[in-house]
Amino acid sequence: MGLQMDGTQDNRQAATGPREATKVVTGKEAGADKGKSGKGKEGKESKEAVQAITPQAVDFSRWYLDVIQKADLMDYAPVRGCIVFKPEGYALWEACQAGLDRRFKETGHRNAYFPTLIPASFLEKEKEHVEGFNPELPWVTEAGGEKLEEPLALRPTSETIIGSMYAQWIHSYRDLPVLINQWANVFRWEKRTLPFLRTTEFLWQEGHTAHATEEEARAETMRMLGVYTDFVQNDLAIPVFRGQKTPSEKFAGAVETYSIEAMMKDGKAVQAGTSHYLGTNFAESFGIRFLDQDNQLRPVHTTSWGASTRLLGCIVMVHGDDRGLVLPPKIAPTQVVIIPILGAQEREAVLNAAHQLYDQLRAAGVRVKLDDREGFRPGWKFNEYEMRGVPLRIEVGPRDLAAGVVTVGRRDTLEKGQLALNAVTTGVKAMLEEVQANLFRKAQQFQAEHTSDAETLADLEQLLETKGGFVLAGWCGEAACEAKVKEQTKATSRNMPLEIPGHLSVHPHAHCLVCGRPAIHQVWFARAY
RNA sequence: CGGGGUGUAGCGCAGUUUGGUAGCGCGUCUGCUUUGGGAGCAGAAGGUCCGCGGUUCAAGUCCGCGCACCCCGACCA
Repeated sequence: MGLQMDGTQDNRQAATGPREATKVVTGKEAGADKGKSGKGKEGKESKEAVQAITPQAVDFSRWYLDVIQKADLMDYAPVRGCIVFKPEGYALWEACQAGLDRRFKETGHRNAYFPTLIPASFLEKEKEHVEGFNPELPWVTEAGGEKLEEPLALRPTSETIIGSMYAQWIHSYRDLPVLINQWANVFRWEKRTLPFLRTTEFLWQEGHTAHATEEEARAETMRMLGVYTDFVQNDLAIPVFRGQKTPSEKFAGAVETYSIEAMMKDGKAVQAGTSHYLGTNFAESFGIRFLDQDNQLRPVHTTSWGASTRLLGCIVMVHGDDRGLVLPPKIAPTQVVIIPILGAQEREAVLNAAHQLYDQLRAAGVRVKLDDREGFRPGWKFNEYEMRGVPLRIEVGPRDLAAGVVTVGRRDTLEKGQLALNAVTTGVKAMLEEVQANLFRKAQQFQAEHTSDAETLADLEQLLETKGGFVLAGWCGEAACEAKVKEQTKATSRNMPLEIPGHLSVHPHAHCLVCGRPAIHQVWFARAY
């Protein structure tokens, strides 16, 4: 279909200006001579400094904070550790909800909603569970000016309250399985917060299922881990390592916890989704029993699984670059933005063509936006939509129309090319798929390049210093050895992988990296958010 | 929760050392000229100087106590 991409990047460099000039320029140096004479070169540089994003290489966490604010995803709320999801950011969450919810429904789950307030006595029923969550629980102790008889916690997760309800709902094997999910907000009073990745209140989904047998519950646990893997890799274009959490990292109250771990562009890990086999722990604590076919009363086996707005942080930190956000087409609220070039000539023709393209693409199911605002120059719009991560940009101007084409810019590669006017829809759809695939490929390549294996603690330390990322090593299973790794390297065990990447799987590590005794597990170690 | 830093117009920052009429750039508004990678000129508006308390004739500036954000550590989806 006549796609030609020619890297039109030369002028872009000039537009951005020297990288050095765009960084901090904290006025400490720049502001001093900003008097009335400070025009010309001074003025120009400061203008770019204001709008630029701190480059990743200069300060990754500054970059992250710049991007999420300049892409208009969030704002800080008046309460410490809390953020507002602005429409641009919330739209991303809605896209995650849509992708996940569809998969949950396809696997037989239904949505319900349980209360935010959880009686203190409920949390206390599962010993490990209370101990795990107590340090980060906010409490309601007073209402209407009177002290409550029993304090109510703002839920950090809902196993207990759901367990108490399941105990009332489940009596017979005929009532099983129960497959329920809820979309909710939860609270965890973390000491240190970071927008999207760790906030005091966050949004998530938590699935809670009850089954007649261990086998079935375990299958459910793995099936949902698969659902997360599918969604995160295919829709968010983020490659992940699946695996089982070590006992010290597992969910408080679970028998086994599984996770998918994603790698950010600074090499740090983020747990992008988690699935627990809870055994009969909550069933015993809450008395969730059913009469089985053999007329025996048995506890149910439960699972729970969750993914949160933390995913938004992953999207930003896996795909973003120095120009801002880069969104995978499948979840981009706007997939294509059309920017008409409105000069003095041919205004009518250009606008008509732009509107026609808009209608065409919309009819074809593409999430398209037409920005025909006057008073913003095309170049300004180019930069703006790149910062916001829109996957494709279509430029329509007099020159394009004369040639019977439109100019298309790709956010992921920053290349520009042409599409014939009569083939825009098919061309755009193909390109959206290419962008999606390319983002995954690039992330996968990055992941592979920052993945290694270590025989000893010294190896691990060395690798973390030099190339960062994930390091696979053997482990004897002793918590003390795991703790030693953390203490010495600041890297934590991420999970014990279900599958090991090709270039590392040649020789499973036979010995524990710390004590040298026989290894009974392979473990991913990484510094983590 | 400990150590360090920051808080002044929508945004980015000077001004705080040595107390004395609130500043600059970008953005915003108006007008004209512009429009293929963050346009130019002219004019204008815009401030509880994070909050509370104190010292002083006078506090953005000095003192005390809070709060928020950022960075670094101990705890975590």
